Amino acid sequence: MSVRVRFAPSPTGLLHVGALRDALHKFLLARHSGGTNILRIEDTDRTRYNADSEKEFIETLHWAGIDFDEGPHIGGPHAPYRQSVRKEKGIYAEWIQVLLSKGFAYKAFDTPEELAAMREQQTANKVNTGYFGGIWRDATPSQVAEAEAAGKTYVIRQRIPRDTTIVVEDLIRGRIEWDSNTVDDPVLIKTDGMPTYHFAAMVDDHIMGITHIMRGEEWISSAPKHVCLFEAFGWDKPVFVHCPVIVGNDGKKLSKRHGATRVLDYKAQGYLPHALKNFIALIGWSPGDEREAMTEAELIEAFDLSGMQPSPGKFDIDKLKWINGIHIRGVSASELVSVVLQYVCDEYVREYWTNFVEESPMPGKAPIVGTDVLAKLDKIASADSAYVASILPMLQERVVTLADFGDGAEFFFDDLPSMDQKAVDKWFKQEHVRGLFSRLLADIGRVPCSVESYDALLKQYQVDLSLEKLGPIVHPVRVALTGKTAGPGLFELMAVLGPDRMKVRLERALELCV
RNA sequence: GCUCCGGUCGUCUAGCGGUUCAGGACAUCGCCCUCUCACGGCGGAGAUCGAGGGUUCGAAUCCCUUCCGGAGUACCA
Repeated sequence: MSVRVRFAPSPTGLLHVGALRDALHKFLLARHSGGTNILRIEDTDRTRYNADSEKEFIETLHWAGIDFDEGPHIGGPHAPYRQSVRKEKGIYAEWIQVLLSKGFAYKAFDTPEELAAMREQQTANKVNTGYFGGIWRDATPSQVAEAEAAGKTYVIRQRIPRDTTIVVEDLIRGRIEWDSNTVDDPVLIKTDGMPTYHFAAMVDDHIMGITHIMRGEEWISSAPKHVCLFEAFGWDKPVFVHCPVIVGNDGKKLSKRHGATRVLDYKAQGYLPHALKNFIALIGWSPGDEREAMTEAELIEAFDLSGMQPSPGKFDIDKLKWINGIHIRGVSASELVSVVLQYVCDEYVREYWTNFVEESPMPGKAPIVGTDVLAKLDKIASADSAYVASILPMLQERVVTLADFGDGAEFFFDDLPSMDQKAVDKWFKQEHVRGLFSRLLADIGRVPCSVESYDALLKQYQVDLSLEKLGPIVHPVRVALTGKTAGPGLFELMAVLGPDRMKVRLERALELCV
């Protein structure tokens, strides 16, 4: 039987990394096995539904390259894929009727106040809280008829069998058992007629032929209810896969104080979608061998549920940075420019940096201002594309995120880049430097503009000055040309800069040598 | 409180009764490469496998107990 899995978000907020991981697992499993990846919108909670949120989900998933074979946006054999629409079609009403008639569900007329009082009572007596029957589980038909006639509102609850053991076979954790007397009767249909997750998701999973119910481990305690539902209907049970969650450094659920949780913020910070996926896949899963950085195809090929870990994993930003660097280095020279340009021009990336301000990790140092980051990035976007194409590859192996290209490339675009004063103090005061600069100034016009010729030229200076090392030549020139002490290879950078740009900078440097 | 789940270097993990006084990766430290910074290469430090008992010739791996962490305990998902 072919694998069918579904990503079923409830559009109530931003798409964070935990949800992306959920979507990724299903995407990977479906693609690995040649199965079907389904998108289903679970919008049964009308009080929390948020249309912007749905837009956020679609945009994020699209960026991440996680696609679907069936869903509200593309249709499919089990349309509609939106639970609010399915409810209107009467799908849940039809199936709850089956349960009611078989005696696996019942109407309960308790008011919210009565339920609150019951819970209070249970807490005081230190017993399980929850609805284990109340007066309605075993009410007579005439009591129910009377309440209905009186116009009382009701919910429909699932009748969990008593005095038995409920077993959930979980693919990752194995057999999990519950004493059915510890499982309360969940609401299946709310007063407003909408189904709850417990009901809608299971009914849809069955109808849509879902083979693997993959979800976060926070669902484990509800799993016995779901198993009972399948048994009440007499349906074949899918495979339950309760995946470990991603937690913060303190072992608690990931939240804002652990850093960015919104997936789009990782996009804005300059992480490649595949790098994020590669990294997230590695939390709680391993291919079984020692591979870590993998291409998309390798990841799909390697993904297997047997490699899933039962324990929660922490989000280690350093490892994400490492893996992002690897994937940036893997971008071909022909694609690099468009990858960076697309990043710089992206609407959300710009919005993110425009509003970004963060205290510097070093006390006393200036805060990191997003608009500065953006300004540097914009220099790339507005420069001549051939020039940019010659610059970017030099930076490729020195960069961690796409945002770093802005800082790394800045000196190429400024006629007079800002100078690192400490570097000036260190190098420009040396005796040979003034002569070095004027000689270079004279030579750059007559020597070919190429890596080889500049290499030969500066090495000739070294010989002429009888210097033991190349450093005293290279370092001052680098500072004169770039304002910095670190960066791409000097000869390469000179060849890209060309004689005209170098001339202006060397003249300025000469003035600084006093 | 009750019910479940989890527990191998700081972090992500390999490990499925012996070939492991535990392998890889990130981070960290050192060396090499070298015009700098990176990249890359090599090496070091870092886990008595949460703890205590068993079972066994032999346990991180099986059993029991215990501790710690987490989740659920909604007419939210």
